[in-house]
Formats: sequence, structure tokens, C-alpha cells
Amino acid sequence: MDTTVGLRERKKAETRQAVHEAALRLAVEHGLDAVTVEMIVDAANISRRTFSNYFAGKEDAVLYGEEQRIRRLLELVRAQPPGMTAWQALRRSVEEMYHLEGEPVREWAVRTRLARRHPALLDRQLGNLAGLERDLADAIADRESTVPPAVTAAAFLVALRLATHTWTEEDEARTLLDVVDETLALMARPFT
Amino acid sequence: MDTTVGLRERKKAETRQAVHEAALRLAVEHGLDAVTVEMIVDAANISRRTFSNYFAGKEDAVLYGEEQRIRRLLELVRAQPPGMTAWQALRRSVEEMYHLEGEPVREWAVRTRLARRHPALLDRQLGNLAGLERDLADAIADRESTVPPAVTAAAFLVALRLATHTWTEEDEARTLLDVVDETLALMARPFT
DNA sequence: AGGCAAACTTTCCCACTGCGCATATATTTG
DNA sequence: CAAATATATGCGCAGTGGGAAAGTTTGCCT
Repeated sequence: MDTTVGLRERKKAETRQAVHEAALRLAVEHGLDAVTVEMIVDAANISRRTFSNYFAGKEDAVLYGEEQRIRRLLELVRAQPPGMTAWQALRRSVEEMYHLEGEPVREWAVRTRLARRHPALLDRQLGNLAGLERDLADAIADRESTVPPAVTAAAFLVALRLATHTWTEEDEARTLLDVVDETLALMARPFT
Repeated sequence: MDTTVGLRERKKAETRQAVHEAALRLAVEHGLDAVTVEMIVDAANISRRTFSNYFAGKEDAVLYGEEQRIRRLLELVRAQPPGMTAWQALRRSVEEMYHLEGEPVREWAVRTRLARRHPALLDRQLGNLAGLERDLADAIADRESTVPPAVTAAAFLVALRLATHTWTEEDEARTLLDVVDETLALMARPFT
């Protein structure tokens, strides 16, 4: 391992983050379609072309935070002790995620609400989730489970998505974790 | 009700279908990104501007068939006799869909494979599914079920998606309906 | 330090897309 | 059959994506 992150990479990450934040702020403020790339690059002090070096479009810039979260969750799952079943590893990872992130969860809700208003964003978000589903399935492939990894991963993510939805709708009366638990329990019930 | 569909509307639908087919064919042939709108309109014998009157972009043109399928499935669900539980109505509708469509299922697999190669397409496809999920939840809201409609709809669509995936991967050894059945059964199993 | 190579950013530049507007053409209705 | 209505087309503009080349910053080696 190399603790030297390197100045170059640090600056790059910094820029990316700055662009992302500018994009998100502007999108929340004016609505996504009213935001042009020029506004973003202007707010982030980079050239129009450089933007394209970092993101393929405004949507990607706005959703960059989401991707980071996804990567983190994935690593948490991979880091779970091998004794756990697939399902346990997933559940535990969300808990850790929840405690790790702490308050930013609220800002995450903002992004979710924003996405609901803009189909293009929603689509890309779902695409990201699909990618996560694949990676999650791989990550839990070696663990004990009553069903194939792909099914486990899919069911888990659906529960997570539904839970987030109802959570944002009921104005955070309960904690997100509680809603997730309940939804997971519902998913496990047989359908007839 | 007005049995007169009107010549105008018929021609319109015809044009839309023609554009769709041209787009799909070209996309499969050259890959989506290598296809420009001009190629499509050229193949469909309409003007560049007219294309925009029908579709917002090439992706929409390619996925038009999918949207049609979605609408049809939705109507099938709505048409199920009221006695059925939510789950039964859904299952029955897929069966009917399967028998109704007959062979085109194969051409549907083509679209699926195509989508897998082009993230933009996949995203939009997932977006369409999300829309269907909402509509399905509404459509089964009044039926008997052990879980909320949203959960039922989500679980059902996930099963459908997973089943289609494995089905296209195993080269259609079994019938799609069988794979769906199996996946639905797996989904119903408890996770621990 | 000094200097070189690789990586990154910027400036031009052009093709593609989405869409508004005015106009021409076709369909329906009374 | 003529007026009302809806659709198709051509033109043009703003926004986007991405290639090429020149300038700048960073990493590394002597």
C-alpha cells in the first residue's frame, strides 16, 4: 500500500468534488434543465472542455456523490467477516454506512427528491443501482445463502430503494434504518 | 367510444412504428452511438424535423417497442377479474402476455442484449420499468395482498427482470415463463 | 537545482442534437 | 366545399460532446 496519495491526484479529486458540488447546488437552485454546463464551469472556475474531462454530462456531475456512496457501501460489504451469510453481510453494511455517514443522509434525501423531478437523473440513478447490483452479487457470491447471489442482491436493493422512498415521503418520522428493516421483512414474506 | 380510429391517427402510428423499426435495426447493425438521427430519418423517409415530432431522441425511438409492451402488460393487469389477489393477477398477466405475443419474444431478447451494451439505453429502460412499477402498484392497489402494493409490484418486476436476464444468458433452453416461475419462487423464500 | 516526460488544462473547432418559429400540406368537421 | 384543425417540413439557434494542438503543472531522476 502507498499512503502517498500524490499531489496531482489530490488536486484532481478536489476539482471533481468542487464541480460536483457546484452542479448539485445549481441544479437544486434552478432545476436541472435550466442549468447549462457553462454555468457549472463558471461556478467551479474551470474551462468548458475540462468539464468534459471529468464528467460526461451534467447528470453525471450531479450524481457523483451517489457514486461515491455506492463505492463505499461496496467496500463495506467486501470487508465484512467471512462467517456472515450474504444477507447478514448486506444488512450489517447498511448499518455501518448509516453510522459512518451520520448526518449527510439528509443531503442525500435532497438528491433523491431532485432526481424524482428529473427523469434523466432518475434514469441514471437507476443505472448506477443496476451496476451496484452486479457488483454486490459478485461481492457476496462466496457467502452462504438460500438463494443465488443475484437474487439476494436484487431483493436487497429493491428493499433499500423502496425504504428510501417511503422514508422521504413520510418526512423522516422514523429513522431510515427502521424503515429499511421493515421493508426487508416485508420482502421476505411469501407472495400468493 | 369511437370505433373510427381516423385515418390520420393510423398513419401517425404507422410512421412512428416505421421510425422505431428503422432505429432499432440500425442500432443493432452499427451500434447505437454510430447511428445518427439523420441515418434513421433517411431510412424511414421522413425529414429530420419530423423525427423530433415523434421522439425526443434516438434512445426513445429504439425503446418505443418496449414502451408498447409495457402499456399492454399494464392493461392486461387492469383487465384481470377482481377476485384474484394482486400476485395472481400479475402472474396471470405475464402468462397472457406470453401467449399473446408468441414469437416476438425473440426480438425482445435482441433489444435486451442491445441495451446491455449501451448504458444510455439501459438507463432509459430501467426508467421505463420504474414507471411501470408505479403504475402497476396503482393497478393492484385494490386487490388482496399480504404486503403493500408497492412492494408487490417491485418484487414482481425484479423477478421478471432477473428471469429475463438468466433466460437470455442460458440461450433459451427453458421457456421464459418457466424461468419466471422459478425466480418468483426464489424471491418468496425468506432471507437470513 | 535542473531538466525531461507524462499528465492535466486550456483554447479552437466542428458535428450532432433538441427545439422554436413560420410555412405548406393534409384531414376532419359543419 | 370551405373553414377549422392538425401534421409535416425547412430554417436557424443554443447547448452539448469530443478531437487536435499548444501551454501548464506535476512526478521523477540525475
